[in-house]
Amino acid sequence: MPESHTQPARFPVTVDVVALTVRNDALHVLLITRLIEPFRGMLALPGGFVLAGEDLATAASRELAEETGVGRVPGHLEQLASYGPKGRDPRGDVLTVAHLLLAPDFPVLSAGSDAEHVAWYPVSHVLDGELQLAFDHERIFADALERARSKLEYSPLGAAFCGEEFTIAQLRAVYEAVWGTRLDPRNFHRKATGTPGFLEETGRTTAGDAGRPAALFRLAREARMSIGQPARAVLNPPLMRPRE
Amino acid sequence: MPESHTQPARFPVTVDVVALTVRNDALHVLLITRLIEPFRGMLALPGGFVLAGEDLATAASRELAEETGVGRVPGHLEQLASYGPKGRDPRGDVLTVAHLLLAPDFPVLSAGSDAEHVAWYPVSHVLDGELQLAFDHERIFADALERARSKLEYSPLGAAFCGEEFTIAQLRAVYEAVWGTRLDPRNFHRKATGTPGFLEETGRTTAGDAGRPAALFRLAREARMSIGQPARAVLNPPLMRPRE
DNA sequence: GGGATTTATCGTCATCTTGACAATAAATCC
DNA sequence: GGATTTATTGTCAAGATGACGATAAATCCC
Repeated sequence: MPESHTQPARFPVTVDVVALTVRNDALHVLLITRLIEPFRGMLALPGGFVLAGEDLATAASRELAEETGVGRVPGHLEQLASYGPKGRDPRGDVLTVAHLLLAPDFPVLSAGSDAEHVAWYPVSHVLDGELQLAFDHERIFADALERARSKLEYSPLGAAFCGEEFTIAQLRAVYEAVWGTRLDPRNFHRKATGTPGFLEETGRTTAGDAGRPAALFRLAREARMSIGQPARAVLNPPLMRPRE
Repeated sequence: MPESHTQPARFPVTVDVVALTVRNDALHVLLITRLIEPFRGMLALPGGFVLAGEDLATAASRELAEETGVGRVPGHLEQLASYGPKGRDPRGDVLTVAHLLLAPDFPVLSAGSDAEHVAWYPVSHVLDGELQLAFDHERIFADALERARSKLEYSPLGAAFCGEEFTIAQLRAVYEAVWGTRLDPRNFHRKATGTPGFLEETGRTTAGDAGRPAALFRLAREARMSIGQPARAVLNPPLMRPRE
């Protein structure tokens, strides 16, 4: 971090969060409706300024909590990438550090501190252009989606979309929603249960649904530990891979 | 990017670069010796402040060029992650966006604009604690190394360490240096030449070295295109994987 | 000059993984 | 109480991988 001879500039820094969840078998992203200029009335990623004395992860979860009205945001939050500062905000150079949240479906309260409307939207509507995002958020969203898709291959993070306990079928639904593919239930079952250190049987089963009851699993200790660690394929061979 | 009610803070933003290369079969990292406080006399990653109106990638390659005295820095530069701004610089909150450079061995001129001493150091000396780095640069370095290692598995980026043309053995030496493993030459050859869209024969061969002359290859067009794109294992099945 | 040495390249084979899909198990639905 | 639905276990062929033998084509060394 050597000094340049030129005057160092100071930039406003924001965090933006691409929060993803799976709702009735479709991937959804959390978006707010902007109430102020610029891009007033448009959809955007939740986020906001990093405050003095605050860290990036802190700022991201604080903003997320504020804007969703949720006490503690569930799921797995990780940094995605930084964008800018040049030419991405009409008001001036702003650096943003984008984050990715993979979370179980949780209800959002539209009474955030900024009184912006917050809601889950199907990612398909963003991808096909039906929904347009402010700033460079469409690019950030695309990068986040790509990251989420590749994360599922080599990390146990698919389970971040599920609750504490889940069935193999629920887990498979996550993979199918994120990847947009169909997976063979039998091969998926073999791989999920056959991967050492991934799943742990709870001993309990579902009841009340149609069909044979399914065994309930939770993430094994090893898998919980490995979350947050960077995943090398060698150490964590592919958990699963999309077809086609 | 909605506004928070609190006063948005402005931060100095720096870029730091973890530049890696392979020199006589060992992985090396580019480090500078700091001539000013804080951490005067210590080793650190090259980098510097992002200037007004500048983008992150621009700032990173500018700083790298300035500090190495090289006109155009060779190799592949990509963003790694951001750190801070809290408590990583004794002078105050500074956000840094770390970058990763994978480059063929190139000579560095120690007459950079900041007159800091720049040189390649074996990464092993950093890993075993023989060399200590200023700020949080050791953590950034560790993250960069991990990223580089995983990049080799699913992208053609190993070739970024080689020149325009290279032999399979040179490419293998890269993988061995980065992963710190030994790879079977025969299986490596099979995999490297057998992966569609990876290598392209130039038709020419080496001469003068000991042993049978080796065929010279270059990256295939598809592989060059895919650099910079995020790599999904499915789309790009593992090029290679470490043993053990 | 010519065998020893070195490095590159091609093959072989057993093992593991994967994809396709049959068959059985255990619940609900009607 | 059988039809239906979903979960789970197996089977099998094809492809990928790791270990390693054998050959090719240079230089090295005396």
